[in-house]
Amino acid sequence: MIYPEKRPKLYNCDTCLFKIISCQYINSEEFKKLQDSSIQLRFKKGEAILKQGANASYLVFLQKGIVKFNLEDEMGKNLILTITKSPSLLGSANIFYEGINIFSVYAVEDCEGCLIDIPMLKQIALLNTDFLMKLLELVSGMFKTSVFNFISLAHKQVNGRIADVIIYLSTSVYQSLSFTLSLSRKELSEFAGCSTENVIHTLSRFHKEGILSVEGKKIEIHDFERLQKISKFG
Amino acid sequence: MIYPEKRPKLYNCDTCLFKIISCQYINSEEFKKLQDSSIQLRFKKGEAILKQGANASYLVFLQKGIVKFNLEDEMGKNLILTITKSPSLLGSANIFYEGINIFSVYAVEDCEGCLIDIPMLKQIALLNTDFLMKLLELVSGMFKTSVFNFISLAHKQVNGRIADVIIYLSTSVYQSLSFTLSLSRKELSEFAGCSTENVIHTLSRFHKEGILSVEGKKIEIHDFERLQKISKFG
DNA sequence: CGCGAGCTTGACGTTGTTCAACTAGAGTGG
DNA sequence: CCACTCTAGTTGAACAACGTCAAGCTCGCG
Repeated sequence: MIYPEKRPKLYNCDTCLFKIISCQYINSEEFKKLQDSSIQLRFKKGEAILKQGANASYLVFLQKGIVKFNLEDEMGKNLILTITKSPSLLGSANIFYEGINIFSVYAVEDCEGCLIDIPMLKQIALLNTDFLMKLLELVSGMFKTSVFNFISLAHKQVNGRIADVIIYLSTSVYQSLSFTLSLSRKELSEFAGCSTENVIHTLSRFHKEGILSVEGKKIEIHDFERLQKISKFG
Repeated sequence: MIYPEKRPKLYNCDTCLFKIISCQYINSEEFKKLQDSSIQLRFKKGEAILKQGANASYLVFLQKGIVKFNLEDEMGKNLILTITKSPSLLGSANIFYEGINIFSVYAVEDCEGCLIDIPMLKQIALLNTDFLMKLLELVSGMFKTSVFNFISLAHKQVNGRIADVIIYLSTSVYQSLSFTLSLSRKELSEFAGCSTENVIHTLSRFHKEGILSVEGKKIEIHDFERLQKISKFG
């Protein structure tokens, strides 16, 4: 064989979180099958990890990086469903739905992940009901968060939605009151469901009022409680 | 026993669609177990069938009537996720998610349905993987429709959203170009994500332009194609 | 050095919410 | 049988929110 190590491992499967979690439910022989049918890959910022409309033949366990879940409508407009950081299992809503991906997933910064073969995962999950239940929890959880996003879009005005976005990024993605965005203003607007200008206006208003400071991509939250109030009443 | 027929059957289980579908996947002995742990009930217009926040201990197979899936936010505002007519399985998103109902389901006209015990359903589904897969398709399907509603809310203005609502009601609920609403104007506004006045204004504009005619609760669509155009570009 | 992409700002017009007034029908009680 | 009240629906006007536009700015890259 000319290329015995055509795909060098980016990291060791033995210390992988997905293995650790999976092996609470399935035996190591079964995990070996999953491992052998999976592929480790790097994704550059902006690259598609899963494509809306494509066949759902694999999931991705995200090892490193931050991604956006993206919906493209008929008119070519984008809507960001949610932003997720590693470690996380991407595309679980597609496991048990025959056919095509409902949404796209893009890397918003350089990512590393592992493609997991859906037919193999399905086969193993059906023999291990606890494992199956664990996977299903992920699907319902995804549904649940999307439902709350729904409320934000339907009933809050831009103030509140931007506050929601900042709170979400701070608590769930960057896990700090001060962080450097890997998203553009346009992407923020696609997440909040408004125009880019409106994102900018609102952020600079928040800045003026001392709620947070914005300097390019760097955001620092000064008054988290005020932000929560705006989220609630805005 | 004093009341040997305390709960007279509203209809015969042997001709029930849920039985017919289920028995493609499970045997009649298993279905008998489901049947014995289920309860037939009537719901009056306005009554809650499933309550957001309550324990998810049963699903409902809707035999007759129309229901709304309702989200209540912290501020007491409502958002209608979707409207569904019988026959349909309600609450399937809750089957595999431990805990509480994510949304409420209300009867928007008099309904009849059958409460199905979740633990029993789960137990049987885990022994019949084809049946399980069928149920899971319902969960993902629900997710998918909610996602499209999402796009409508995020990117369309009221014109387009009202058009969406009318199209949906006509094609998926009443299945006719002319129908009598069982929803109030307020409920329409909670479905379209706008104010009641805006629903009324928009409907009467549609009326003036000859797209449809409105007379109280009676709606008759004259120009379906135009409605689709408004849905797409509005 | 110049170009282009992303960002920022303010002005303007459109859209949609809120408010207030009015109508119609349904239920209640004298 | 007629006030009355209550609710749902309707209308138009005033106001606020938001998107669009146009212009200028900054930064990175060829």
